[in-house]
Amino acid sequence: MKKKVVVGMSGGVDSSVAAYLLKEQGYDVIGVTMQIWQDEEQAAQEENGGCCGLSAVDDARRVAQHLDIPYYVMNFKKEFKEKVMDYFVEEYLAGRTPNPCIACNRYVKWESLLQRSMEIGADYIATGHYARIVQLPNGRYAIRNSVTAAKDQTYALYNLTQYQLAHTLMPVGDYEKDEIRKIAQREHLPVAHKPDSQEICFIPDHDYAAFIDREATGRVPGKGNFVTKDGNVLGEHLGITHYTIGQRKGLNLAMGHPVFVTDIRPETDEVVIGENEDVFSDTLFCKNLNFMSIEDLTEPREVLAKIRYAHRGERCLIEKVGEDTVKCTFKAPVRAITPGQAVVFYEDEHVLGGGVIMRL
RNA sequence: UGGGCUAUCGCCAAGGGGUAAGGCACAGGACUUUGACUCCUGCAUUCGCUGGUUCAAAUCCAGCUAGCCCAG
Repeated sequence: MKKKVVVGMSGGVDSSVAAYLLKEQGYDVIGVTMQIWQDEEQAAQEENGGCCGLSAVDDARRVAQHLDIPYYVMNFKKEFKEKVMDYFVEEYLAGRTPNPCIACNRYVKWESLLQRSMEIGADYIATGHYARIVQLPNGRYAIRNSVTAAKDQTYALYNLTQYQLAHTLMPVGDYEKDEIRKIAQREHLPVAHKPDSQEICFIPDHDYAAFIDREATGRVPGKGNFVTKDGNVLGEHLGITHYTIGQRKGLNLAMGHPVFVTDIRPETDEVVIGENEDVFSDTLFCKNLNFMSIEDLTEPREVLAKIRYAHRGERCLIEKVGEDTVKCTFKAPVRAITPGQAVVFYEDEHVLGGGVIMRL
């Protein structure tokens, strides 16, 4: 009997081709679009539709018709609001810089979608991510780099559990990006020429601070001081939700040379300003750990670590220093270690695990 | 209300008769899960004001205005 797989269709090229590939591979494919954030009014205003907008539904439906597969829209607004949007806002209020895509992956795509898919009898869920899932000699599943190195999405997937990985397919990870486009064109998929999505899907205008103001009215920290590490006041800032570690632009500080945000102090509403070299550090601590290729970190080991989505990675020694805390010591200082962002450890070509960077 | 100094882009700052450097900031673009980093482009027909000298003045001269310093 054919294995049944639910493909999360965003309406984009990648997930559309994923659905096609799985059907070709002989799976019983069901297309599903997750309705996650858009209000009806907002949807009406929306133009290009990010990864998860409204036109998404129309596009995905057309692709499903084209492929002759069943198609459904599932409503995950509640889960998305709680696990992604609220988290996003709370993190900024606490002076951290969140990564909503990681939260969305773990809790919405892989927790809620997988659960509902299992309920309707699916064996797997599938997505259009540029990553591969491998089973290692030790029996554990791990995310492996896509063949499309430039489009690597493993960083945002480090948080998946063994159970989730065991029930997931990522057919797109075996191809180069341009191959995916070609397949889409060859198969005349209606979305073959759609641009790649980017940015945070639920803030189409990119105005994070305004979004936070709307979502957390009355709780948003107001203006505060820009200070040096020695405590000199350099000026006034717009509120800590406007800044992230390492930021240069938008500070409105004419010091004669570039200056950067080196720290954010939510308890005093201060944003600390320093030189470029002040942004580098060789140590971080992380929590909310998830191990992938190993069951636990029982002894120190050297790995490659990425501290942000576009980071190339730096060698470092990781060691457990608490029940849910890992210390990471880099071989060379890395730039802008940012609390709230994920640190993801790689060993060979796969994800060993990762965690969330803590404030020191 | 005696003496001296300074007034050039939002900030800092070159230029001292020949037709406005540069840095920062800012804006737009590329890139992008971070208004992140980085990169590209743009950004004073005008030099406190008013006159004067000169073929030519931000540059020289005079007066005015403002700020700073010293004397009171």
